[in-house]
Amino acid sequence: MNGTFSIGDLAREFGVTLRTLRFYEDKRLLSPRRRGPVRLYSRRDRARLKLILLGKRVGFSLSQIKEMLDLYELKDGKARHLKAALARFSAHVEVLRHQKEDIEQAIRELTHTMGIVAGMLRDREERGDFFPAAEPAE
Amino acid sequence: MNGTFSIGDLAREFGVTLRTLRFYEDKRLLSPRRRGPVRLYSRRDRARLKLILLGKRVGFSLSQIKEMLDLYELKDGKARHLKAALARFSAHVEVLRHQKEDIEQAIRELTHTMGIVAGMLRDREERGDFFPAAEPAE
DNA sequence: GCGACTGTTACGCCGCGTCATTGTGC
DNA sequence: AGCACAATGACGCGGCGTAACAGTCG
Repeated sequence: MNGTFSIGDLAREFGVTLRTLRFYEDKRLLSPRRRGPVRLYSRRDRARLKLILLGKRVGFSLSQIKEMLDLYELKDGKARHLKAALARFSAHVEVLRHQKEDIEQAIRELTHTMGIVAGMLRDREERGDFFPAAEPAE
Repeated sequence: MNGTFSIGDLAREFGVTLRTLRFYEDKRLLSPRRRGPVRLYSRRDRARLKLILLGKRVGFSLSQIKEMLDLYELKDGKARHLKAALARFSAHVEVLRHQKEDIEQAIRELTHTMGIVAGMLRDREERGDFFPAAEPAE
Protein backbone atom coordinates (compact mmCIF):
# COMPACT_ATOMS: atom_id res chain seq x y z
CA MET A 1 0.00 0.00 0.00
CA ASN A 2 2.80 2.38 0.81
CA GLY A 3 4.76 1.67 -2.32
CA THR A 4 6.55 -1.56 -1.64
CA PHE A 5 5.35 -4.82 -3.13
CA SER A 6 6.18 -8.42 -2.54
CA ILE A 7 7.14 -10.62 -5.44
CA GLY A 8 3.76 -12.28 -5.20
CA ASP A 9 1.99 -8.93 -5.42
CA LEU A 10 3.69 -8.05 -8.69
CA ALA A 11 3.25 -11.50 -10.08
CA ARG A 12 -0.51 -11.38 -9.45
CA GLU A 13 -0.88 -7.86 -10.71
CA PHE A 14 0.89 -8.46 -13.99
CA GLY A 15 0.06 -12.08 -14.56
CA VAL A 16 3.60 -13.40 -14.52
CA THR A 17 5.21 -16.07 -12.38
CA LEU A 18 7.67 -15.64 -9.55
CA ARG A 19 10.20 -17.42 -11.71
CA THR A 20 9.83 -14.74 -14.33
CA LEU A 21 10.49 -11.93 -11.88
CA ARG A 22 13.53 -13.69 -10.48
CA PHE A 23 14.71 -14.36 -13.99
CA TYR A 24 14.44 -10.68 -14.91
CA GLU A 25 16.43 -9.87 -11.82
CA ASP A 26 19.07 -12.40 -12.76
CA LYS A 27 19.30 -10.68 -16.13
CA ARG A 28 19.47 -7.34 -14.32
CA LEU A 29 16.29 -5.93 -15.73
CA LEU A 30 15.00 -5.48 -12.19
CA SER A 31 16.88 -4.96 -8.96
CA PRO A 32 14.54 -4.86 -6.01
CA ARG A 33 15.81 -4.08 -2.53
CA ARG A 34 15.87 -6.80 0.07
CA ARG A 35 14.73 -7.24 3.59
CA GLY A 36 16.97 -10.09 4.55
CA PRO A 37 16.51 -12.59 1.78
CA VAL A 38 13.09 -11.25 0.80
CA ARG A 39 12.65 -9.06 -2.26
CA LEU A 40 10.93 -5.69 -1.86
CA TYR A 41 9.76 -3.99 -5.03
CA SER A 42 9.36 -0.20 -5.10
CA ARG A 43 7.02 1.73 -7.35
CA ARG A 44 9.93 2.40 -9.64
CA ASP A 45 10.59 -1.34 -9.90
CA ARG A 46 6.94 -1.74 -10.71
CA ALA A 47 7.12 0.92 -13.41
CA ARG A 48 10.16 -0.78 -14.93
CA LEU A 49 8.31 -4.07 -14.98
CA LYS A 50 5.46 -2.38 -16.79
CA LEU A 51 7.87 -1.17 -19.46
CA ILE A 52 9.52 -4.58 -19.68
CA LEU A 53 6.19 -6.22 -20.37
CA LEU A 54 5.29 -3.54 -22.89
CA GLY A 55 8.59 -4.21 -24.65
CA LYS A 56 7.86 -7.92 -24.67
CA ARG A 57 4.38 -7.44 -26.08
CA VAL A 58 5.75 -5.51 -29.01
CA GLY A 59 8.39 -8.14 -29.65
CA PHE A 60 11.66 -6.78 -28.27
CA SER A 61 14.11 -9.23 -26.73
CA LEU A 62 14.98 -8.89 -23.07
CA SER A 63 18.48 -7.69 -23.89
CA GLN A 64 17.10 -4.99 -26.16
CA ILE A 65 14.70 -3.97 -23.44
CA LYS A 66 17.51 -3.85 -20.93
CA GLU A 67 19.57 -1.62 -23.21
CA MET A 68 16.74 0.82 -23.63
CA LEU A 69 15.89 0.91 -19.95
CA ASP A 70 19.52 1.44 -19.03
CA LEU A 71 19.79 4.29 -21.50
CA TYR A 72 16.65 5.78 -20.08
CA GLU A 73 18.05 5.65 -16.55
CA LEU A 74 21.00 7.79 -17.58
CA LYS A 75 19.36 11.15 -17.21
CA ASP A 76 21.68 13.03 -19.52
CA GLY A 77 20.86 13.68 -23.12
CA LYS A 78 17.25 12.66 -22.89
CA ALA A 79 16.23 14.12 -26.19
CA ARG A 80 19.00 12.19 -27.90
CA HIS A 81 17.82 9.02 -26.22
CA LEU A 82 14.27 9.64 -27.22
CA LYS A 83 15.33 10.09 -30.81
CA ALA A 84 17.39 6.92 -30.64
CA ALA A 85 14.40 5.10 -29.22
CA LEU A 86 12.23 6.36 -32.06
CA ALA A 87 14.71 5.01 -34.56
CA ARG A 88 14.79 1.63 -32.88
CA PHE A 89 11.05 1.47 -32.73
CA SER A 90 10.59 2.20 -36.38
CA ALA A 91 13.29 -0.33 -37.29
CA HIS A 92 11.46 -2.85 -35.17
CA VAL A 93 8.21 -2.11 -36.92
CA GLU A 94 9.95 -3.15 -40.10
CA VAL A 95 10.99 -6.43 -38.50
CA LEU A 96 7.42 -7.03 -37.39
CA ARG A 97 6.07 -6.32 -40.84
CA HIS A 98 8.50 -8.82 -42.24
CA GLN A 99 7.42 -11.46 -39.74
CA LYS A 100 3.85 -10.77 -40.66
CA GLU A 101 4.63 -11.34 -44.32
CA ASP A 102 6.35 -14.62 -43.48
CA ILE A 103 3.25 -15.76 -41.66
CA GLU A 104 1.01 -14.74 -44.52
CA GLN A 105 3.25 -16.67 -46.87
CA ALA A 106 3.02 -19.71 -44.58
CA ILE A 107 -0.76 -19.47 -44.54
CA ARG A 108 -0.84 -19.36 -48.33
CA GLU A 109 1.48 -22.34 -48.60
CA LEU A 110 -0.55 -24.30 -46.09
CA THR A 111 -3.90 -23.65 -47.69
CA HIS A 112 -2.36 -24.54 -51.04
CA THR A 113 -1.11 -27.84 -49.63
CA MET A 114 -4.51 -28.46 -48.11
CA GLY A 115 -6.04 -28.08 -51.54
CA ILE A 116 -3.72 -30.71 -52.90
CA VAL A 117 -4.41 -33.14 -50.09
CA ALA A 118 -8.13 -32.62 -50.44
CA GLY A 119 -7.75 -33.40 -54.13
CA MET A 120 -5.96 -36.63 -53.33
CA LEU A 121 -8.80 -37.62 -51.08
CA ARG A 122 -11.37 -36.90 -53.75
CA ASP A 123 -9.44 -39.00 -56.26
CA ARG A 124 -9.39 -41.90 -53.86
CA GLU A 125 -13.09 -41.77 -53.26
CA GLU A 126 -13.80 -41.65 -56.95
CA ARG A 127 -11.63 -44.45 -58.24
CA GLY A 128 -10.46 -46.37 -55.21
CA ASP A 129 -7.09 -46.60 -53.56
CA PHE A 130 -4.10 -45.73 -55.61
CA PHE A 131 -0.57 -44.74 -54.96
CA PRO A 132 -0.67 -41.23 -53.57
CA ALA A 133 2.18 -39.15 -54.95
CA ALA A 134 4.56 -39.39 -52.04
CA GLU A 135 7.24 -37.13 -53.42
CA PRO A 136 6.89 -33.95 -55.41
CA ALA A 137 7.95 -34.07 -59.05
CA GLU A 138 11.59 -34.79 -59.57
CA MET B 1 23.52 -39.20 -59.35
CA ASN B 2 22.41 -42.75 -58.74
CA GLY B 3 20.27 -41.88 -55.81
CA THR B 4 22.64 -41.61 -52.91
CA PHE B 5 23.74 -38.26 -51.58
CA SER B 6 26.37 -37.17 -49.14
CA ILE B 7 25.47 -34.93 -46.25
CA GLY B 8 27.20 -32.08 -48.04
CA ASP B 9 25.12 -32.66 -51.18
CA LEU B 10 21.87 -32.32 -49.31
CA ALA B 11 23.10 -29.36 -47.30
CA ARG B 12 24.02 -27.48 -50.47
CA GLU B 13 20.86 -28.41 -52.29
CA PHE B 14 18.52 -27.30 -49.52
CA GLY B 15 20.53 -24.50 -48.02
CA VAL B 16 20.92 -26.03 -44.58
CA THR B 17 24.01 -26.84 -42.57
CA LEU B 18 25.53 -30.21 -41.81
CA ARG B 19 24.71 -29.53 -38.20
CA THR B 20 21.06 -29.24 -39.10
CA LEU B 21 21.00 -32.58 -40.90
CA ARG B 22 22.75 -34.31 -38.03
CA PHE B 23 20.37 -32.66 -35.62
CA TYR B 24 17.37 -33.94 -37.53
CA GLU B 25 18.87 -37.39 -37.42
CA ASP B 26 19.43 -37.12 -33.71
CA LYS B 27 15.75 -36.23 -33.38
CA ARG B 28 14.95 -39.18 -35.63
CA LEU B 29 13.43 -37.16 -38.42
CA LEU B 30 15.99 -38.65 -40.78
CA SER B 31 17.81 -41.96 -40.68
CA PRO B 32 20.30 -42.26 -43.51
CA ARG B 33 22.25 -45.45 -44.07
CA ARG B 34 25.94 -45.51 -43.38
CA ARG B 35 29.04 -46.60 -45.17
CA GLY B 36 31.28 -47.00 -42.17
CA PRO B 37 30.86 -43.79 -40.24
CA VAL B 38 29.75 -41.85 -43.32
CA ARG B 39 26.09 -40.98 -43.89
CA LEU B 40 24.47 -41.95 -47.18
CA TYR B 41 21.14 -40.33 -48.00
CA SER B 42 18.70 -42.05 -50.34
CA ARG B 43 16.09 -40.37 -52.50
CA ARG B 44 13.52 -41.19 -49.84
CA ASP B 45 15.65 -39.48 -47.24
CA ARG B 46 15.83 -36.53 -49.57
CA ALA B 47 12.05 -36.51 -50.01
CA ARG B 48 11.59 -36.62 -46.25
CA LEU B 49 13.93 -33.68 -45.87
CA LYS B 50 11.88 -31.77 -48.39
CA LEU B 51 8.77 -32.38 -46.34
CA ILE B 52 10.54 -31.46 -43.14
CA LEU B 53 11.56 -28.12 -44.60
CA LEU B 54 8.08 -27.52 -45.91
CA GLY B 55 6.72 -28.21 -42.46
CA LYS B 56 9.18 -25.76 -40.97
CA ARG B 57 8.32 -23.03 -43.45
CA VAL B 58 4.68 -23.23 -42.51
CA GLY B 59 5.51 -23.09 -38.83
CA PHE B 60 5.20 -26.63 -37.49
CA SER B 61 7.57 -27.72 -34.75
CA LEU B 62 10.00 -30.53 -35.44
CA SER B 63 8.13 -32.86 -33.14
CA GLN B 64 4.87 -32.17 -34.94
CA ILE B 65 6.59 -32.80 -38.24
CA LYS B 66 8.02 -36.04 -36.92
CA GLU B 67 4.59 -37.21 -35.82
CA MET B 68 3.10 -36.54 -39.21
CA LEU B 69 5.94 -38.17 -41.10
CA ASP B 70 5.77 -41.23 -38.88
CA LEU B 71 2.05 -41.51 -39.44
CA TYR B 72 2.64 -41.21 -43.14
CA GLU B 73 5.17 -44.02 -43.11
CA LEU B 74 2.63 -46.41 -41.67
CA LYS B 75 1.06 -47.51 -44.90
CA ASP B 76 -2.26 -48.55 -43.44
CA GLY B 77 -5.25 -46.32 -43.38
CA LYS B 78 -3.76 -43.68 -45.59
CA ALA B 79 -7.02 -41.93 -46.28
CA ARG B 80 -7.59 -41.62 -42.56
CA HIS B 81 -4.12 -40.16 -42.16
CA LEU B 82 -4.70 -37.70 -44.94
CA LYS B 83 -7.88 -36.56 -43.30
CA ALA B 84 -6.09 -36.25 -39.98
CA ALA B 85 -3.41 -34.21 -41.70
CA LEU B 86 -6.02 -31.91 -43.18
CA ALA B 87 -7.47 -31.33 -39.74
CA ARG B 88 -4.07 -30.50 -38.30
CA PHE B 89 -3.30 -28.16 -41.14
CA SER B 90 -6.46 -26.21 -40.74
CA ALA B 91 -5.97 -26.02 -36.98
CA HIS B 92 -2.50 -24.72 -37.65
CA VAL B 93 -3.82 -22.09 -39.99
CA GLU B 94 -5.83 -20.82 -37.06
CA VAL B 95 -2.70 -20.63 -34.95
CA LEU B 96 -0.96 -18.70 -37.69
CA ARG B 97 -3.83 -16.27 -38.02
CA HIS B 98 -3.65 -15.68 -34.31
CA GLN B 99 0.07 -15.02 -34.45
CA LYS B 100 -0.55 -12.61 -37.26
CA GLU B 101 -3.08 -10.73 -35.19
CA ASP B 102 -0.63 -10.55 -32.29
CA ILE B 103 1.92 -9.00 -34.60
CA GLU B 104 -0.57 -6.53 -35.96
CA GLN B 105 -1.48 -5.59 -32.41
CA ALA B 106 2.20 -5.12 -31.61
CA ILE B 107 2.65 -2.88 -34.64
CA ARG B 108 -0.29 -0.78 -33.57
CA GLU B 109 1.01 -0.49 -30.03
CA LEU B 110 4.47 0.44 -31.24
CA THR B 111 3.34 3.11 -33.67
CA HIS B 112 1.09 4.51 -30.96
CA THR B 113 4.06 4.70 -28.58
CA MET B 114 6.11 6.33 -31.32
CA GLY B 115 3.46 8.99 -31.65
CA ILE B 116 3.73 9.74 -27.96
CA VAL B 117 7.49 9.90 -28.00
CA ALA B 118 7.44 12.14 -31.05
CA GLY B 119 5.05 14.40 -29.20
CA MET B 120 7.43 14.62 -26.26
CA LEU B 121 10.20 15.65 -28.61
CA ARG B 122 8.07 18.33 -30.22
CA ASP B 123 7.18 19.78 -26.83
CA ARG B 124 10.84 20.01 -25.95
CA GLU B 125 11.73 21.83 -29.09
CA GLU B 126 8.92 24.29 -28.69
CA ARG B 127 9.27 25.33 -25.10
CA GLY B 128 12.47 23.79 -23.89
CA ASP B 129 13.09 21.12 -21.35
CA PHE B 130 10.50 20.76 -18.69
CA PHE B 131 12.48 18.41 -16.55
CA PRO B 132 15.09 20.06 -14.32
CA ALA B 133 17.86 17.76 -15.54
CA ALA B 134 18.36 19.98 -18.53
CA GLU B 135 20.75 19.17 -21.26
CA PRO B 136 23.15 21.63 -22.78
CA ALA B 137 22.16 23.30 -25.99
CA GLU B 138 21.92 20.90 -28.85
C1' DG C 1 2.05 -27.74 13.48
C1' DC C 2 -0.27 -26.30 9.12
C1' DG C 3 -0.52 -23.55 5.12
C1' DA C 4 0.84 -19.58 2.48
C1' DC C 5 4.66 -17.44 0.99
C1' DT C 6 9.35 -16.89 0.22
C1' DG C 7 14.19 -18.38 -1.02
C1' DT C 8 18.10 -21.05 -3.81
C1' DT C 9 19.88 -24.49 -7.07
C1' DA C 10 19.75 -26.77 -11.04
C1' DC C 11 18.15 -29.34 -15.01
C1' DG C 12 14.87 -29.31 -19.27
C1' DC C 13 12.96 -27.58 -23.75
C1' DC C 14 13.66 -26.00 -28.94
C1' DG C 15 16.47 -25.50 -32.98
C1' DC C 16 20.14 -25.39 -34.04
C1' DG C 17 25.31 -22.30 -34.12
C1' DT C 18 29.80 -22.76 -33.03
C1' DC C 19 33.96 -24.43 -31.69
C1' DA C 20 37.44 -28.21 -30.88
C1' DT C 21 39.33 -32.25 -32.34
C1' DT C 22 39.97 -36.25 -35.17
C1' DG C 23 39.67 -39.02 -38.96
C1' DT C 24 39.32 -40.47 -44.27
C1' DG C 25 39.91 -40.22 -49.34
C1' DC C 26 42.01 -38.39 -53.42
C1' DA D 1 51.46 -34.00 -48.10
C1' DG D 2 47.77 -31.02 -48.56
C1' DC D 3 42.96 -30.17 -49.02
C1' DA D 4 38.13 -31.06 -48.92
C1' DC D 5 35.01 -33.51 -46.67
C1' DA D 6 33.40 -36.27 -43.04
C1' DA D 7 32.71 -37.62 -37.95
C1' DT D 8 31.80 -36.98 -32.71
C1' DG D 9 31.21 -34.30 -28.50
C1' DA D 10 30.05 -30.61 -25.91
C1' DC D 11 28.79 -25.95 -24.64
C1' DG D 12 25.85 -21.68 -25.70
C1' DC D 13 21.62 -18.82 -26.45
C1' DG D 14 16.68 -17.02 -25.06
C1' DG D 15 13.01 -17.13 -21.91
C1' DC D 16 11.57 -19.05 -18.92
C1' DG D 17 8.94 -23.97 -16.69
C1' DT D 18 9.41 -27.14 -13.37
C1' DA D 19 10.87 -29.74 -9.78
C1' DA D 20 13.14 -30.35 -5.28
C1' DC D 21 14.12 -28.74 -0.98
C1' DA D 22 14.51 -25.36 2.83
C1' DG D 23 13.27 -21.52 5.55
C1' DT D 24 9.86 -17.85 7.61
C1' DC D 25 5.51 -15.92 9.20
C1' DG D 26 0.96 -15.93 11.27
